[in-house]
Amino acid sequence: MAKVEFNIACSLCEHLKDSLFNGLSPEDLSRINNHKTCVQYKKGQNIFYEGTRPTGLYCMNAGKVKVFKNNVQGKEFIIYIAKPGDFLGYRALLSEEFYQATATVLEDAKICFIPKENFFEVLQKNPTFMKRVVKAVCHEMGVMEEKLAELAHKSVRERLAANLLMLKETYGMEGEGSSLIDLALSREDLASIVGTATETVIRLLSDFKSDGLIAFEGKKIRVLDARKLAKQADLIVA
Amino acid sequence: MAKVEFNIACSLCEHLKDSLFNGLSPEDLSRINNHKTCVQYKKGQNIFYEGTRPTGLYCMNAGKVKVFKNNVQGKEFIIYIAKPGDFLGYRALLSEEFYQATATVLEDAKICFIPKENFFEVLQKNPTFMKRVVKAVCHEMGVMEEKLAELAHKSVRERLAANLLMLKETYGMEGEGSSLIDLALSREDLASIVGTATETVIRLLSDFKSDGLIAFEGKKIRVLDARKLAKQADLIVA
DNA sequence: AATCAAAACTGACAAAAGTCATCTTTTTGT
DNA sequence: ACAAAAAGATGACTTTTGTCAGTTTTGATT
Repeated sequence: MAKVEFNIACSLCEHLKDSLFNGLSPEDLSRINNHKTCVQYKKGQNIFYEGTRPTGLYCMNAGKVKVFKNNVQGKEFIIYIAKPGDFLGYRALLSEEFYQATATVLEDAKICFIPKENFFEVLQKNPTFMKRVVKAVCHEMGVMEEKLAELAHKSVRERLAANLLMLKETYGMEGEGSSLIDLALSREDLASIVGTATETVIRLLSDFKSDGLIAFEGKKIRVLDARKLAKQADLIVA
Repeated sequence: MAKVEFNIACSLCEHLKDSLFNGLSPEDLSRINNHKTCVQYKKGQNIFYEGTRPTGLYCMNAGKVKVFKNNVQGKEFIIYIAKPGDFLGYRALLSEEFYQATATVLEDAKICFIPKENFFEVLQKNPTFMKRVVKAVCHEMGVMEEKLAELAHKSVRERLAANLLMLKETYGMEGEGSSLIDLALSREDLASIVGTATETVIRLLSDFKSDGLIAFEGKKIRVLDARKLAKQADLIVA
């Protein structure tokens, strides 16, 4: 599959307002804009690979990307799912290490690449931007601490419920008393998010469905009863 | 227990070389030094609490501190163990959030407190320092990603072995063909690091002891055969 | 429309790990 | 030095979850 280029000015990007680039001066933004390369990726294509050296920053314009690690037996663990407006691969770039994870397209995506020189240039000349990046990174770290504790002490059922709620928060399209998770995840991917076996996810999902907590719509999941799901996740006691 | 103050000039601190403050200009270092308050803590005392607002940065001069989260049932998960030279509580400070974890002294400690105004002042005036902090934070994030994947897909036995090796790397005092983990951890704390029940840790440790991988020395653990431990951790195949 | 492959699902079973109860040893405070 | 409390250890049992083997359904391709 050949890579297809496209181009959208950063200043006109509809996701600028959700991005860390929001608030950048016109000069800084055009410095980013003038050096970026934008590429369309198909589902299944890889953006970067574990073990390789970052050469710049990816910024999502459209689609969904999973960032995951493979263990020795080849099992995936999904660390993060990136959506439009998100940065991709900034951790390894900023820590000056190799990528520790692989990024693969879940839903056809448009992603811009900013060479590290230009990104670092803006970062260094602009303390406000730097501060915003630090704040975002540290917030992300807090999210991961939360996940760690969850993984350590919650059952698979609780974790699945919690992750469905989290996905609802991030990718939910609100309907009447219910919310569709706008993300076509395979059972296998969902298992890789929760940290369990595919079969276990399948069984638990059909439990949740029987109990009227969720419904299936094509490849997507609709959350029917977020409150009961939260109980399953042991997030609320009542 | 009353807090006992002490004072050591940052410039003379034996751990400066291991700290992120290393490389700061004499003016910046004295700005930190002039505003810090240094306190001696006894084992069991708390440095900060989950849910409270950070007012500054803690910098370890002596002792060991565990940073942990409590789950609903009151079970601890230890995120990090801080040693001399380490910063404490920087994540919540930099993300401008409440503390998401509690810090408690494991071994009698001396800890300096730097008010956030002064820390931020130095951070903002000194891009090199800022960059070093960002690099460290992003590196830490990588460590946590590693832990997440480990927690998701490894057995308790593998995780215990991996954590013993990790503790050996950080707190190990090398002897002849063996290494003493210089950290007096209770079985319960070790369980909170690995993310399992205390009884399970006790059983596995005595397995490892029977197999000659480790030995007990008072409250501490000596790693006798790191290679075999690494096999148990599934880190090496052979 | 037929064919193939991948994904989803189901059941049976085994292994891993948690829980609870109890006992022993060590540590701590008076 | 002693009592009380905490930590460590062990056994029995249950629950959870993973694995494996097989079937059904779905989706893509020719």
